[in-house]
Amino acid sequence: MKLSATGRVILGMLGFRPMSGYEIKALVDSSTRFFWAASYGQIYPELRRLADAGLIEGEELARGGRKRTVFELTPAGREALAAWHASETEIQETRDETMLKLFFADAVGSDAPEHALEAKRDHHRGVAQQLREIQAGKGPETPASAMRTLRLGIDWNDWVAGWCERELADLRDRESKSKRRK
Amino acid sequence: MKLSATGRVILGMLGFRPMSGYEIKALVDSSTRFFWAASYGQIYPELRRLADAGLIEGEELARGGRKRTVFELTPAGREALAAWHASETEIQETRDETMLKLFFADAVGSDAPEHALEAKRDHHRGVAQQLREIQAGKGPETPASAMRTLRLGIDWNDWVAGWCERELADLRDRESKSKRRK
DNA sequence: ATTCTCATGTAATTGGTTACATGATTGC
DNA sequence: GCAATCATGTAACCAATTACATGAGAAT
Repeated sequence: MKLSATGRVILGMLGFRPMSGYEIKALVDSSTRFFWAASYGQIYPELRRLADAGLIEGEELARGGRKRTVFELTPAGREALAAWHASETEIQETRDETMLKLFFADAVGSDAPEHALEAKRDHHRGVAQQLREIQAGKGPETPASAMRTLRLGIDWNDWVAGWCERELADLRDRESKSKRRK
Repeated sequence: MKLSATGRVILGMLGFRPMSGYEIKALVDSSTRFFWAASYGQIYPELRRLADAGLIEGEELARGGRKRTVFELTPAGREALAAWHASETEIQETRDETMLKLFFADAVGSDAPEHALEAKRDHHRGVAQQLREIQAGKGPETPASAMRTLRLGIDWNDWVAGWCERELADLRDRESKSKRRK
C-alpha cells in the first residue's frame, strides 16, 4: 500500500493520537503547513480511502452535543506509518518565488539583485516571526520532534535572512568600491 | 495580466536571452529545478499562451538542419517580467518529506528521531554535492544572480546538514546521560 | 547502423485548491 | 440574539506530471 501525499500527513497525525478530520486540518495549519499543507478537499476523501484500506478506523464520538467521527490507526496503519518513515525520501517539491526572483535578478535590472535580496531577507524574517509566535503558543505536551521541527524552521529562516544580509553588505561594498574607482 | 507559475519561469529565462522551449526546459533542469520545476506538458502550452498574450514572440530559427522556434520577450513581456519581479511574493509551496518525517518521529518509535535526523542530514549532503557539481560546470558567462542562487543553495544545504549533525550529537549526548543515571 | 540529443507537442491522469453548502453548539 | 467555532462534506476548477507519439540530425 503506497501512501499518497495527504495520506502521509494524516497517518502521521493519527500516530500522535486519535483525531477527527477537523482536528487534523487544524493541527496541520498550526504546524506542518510550512512544509506540508493539506485542505479539507483532500483530507475528508483521503480519510475514507485510508479507512477502506484498513489503515485507520473511524468511531462516532460526540464532543459536547456535536457529533463527529474520530479516527485512529489500526495495527496495519501503524505498520504503514513506520514503513513509510523508514522508507527512502521521495517527495521534495518546492515552489519558492523568492529564489526565483533572486535567480532572475540580473535579467531584470541593475538594482533588481538588491531588491530581491532585501525582499527575501524580509520574507524570512516574517516567517521566523510567525514561527516564534507558534512556538510560544505550544504547550509542554507537544512532542519533542514537533518542537525540534519548529526550532529548525526558526533557525533556518534566521539563517537565510542572515545570508541575505551578508550578501547585501557584500554587494553594497563592491558597489561603493567600483564608484570610487571611477 | 497575471503570470501563471510556469509563465514566471519562462519569462525569466527569456529575460536572459531568446530560447526555444527545449532550451528552457534544459536550463530549468540544470538550475531552478531545485526550487521551481517545469515539465514539457506545461512549457509548450504556456509558450503559446504567452505568445497569444503578446508577452513573447516566436521565430522559426533552424539550428543546423533542425528546425525550432525561438522565443523572445516583447517590450510588453519585459515589462511584465519587471512588474512581477517587483511585486509581492505570493508563491511559497513546499512539500518536504524529510521535515514531515522529522515532525512525526516521536509518533513512530524511540529510534525514529535519530533515523530521521540522519536521513535528513544525508539528504542535504547529497543535494549540496549535486549543486557543487552543477557549480563546477557553469561557465564564466553565467549571470551573477544565478551563481548567487546556486551558492545559496549549497550554503543552505550545508547548513541544514550541520544543524542535523549538531542535533544528533545533542540527542546522543542526552541519551548516554540518561543511561548513566540508571 | 544505431544511439543520443534536439525538438515539439498532446492525452490521460492525478493531485490539489477554492468555494460552496449545511448545520449544530458554544460563548458572549 | 449573534458571532465564532466545531464539524463534514462535495463540485468546479486548475495545475502539473507522466507517458506517449513523432521525427530529424548528429555523433560514434
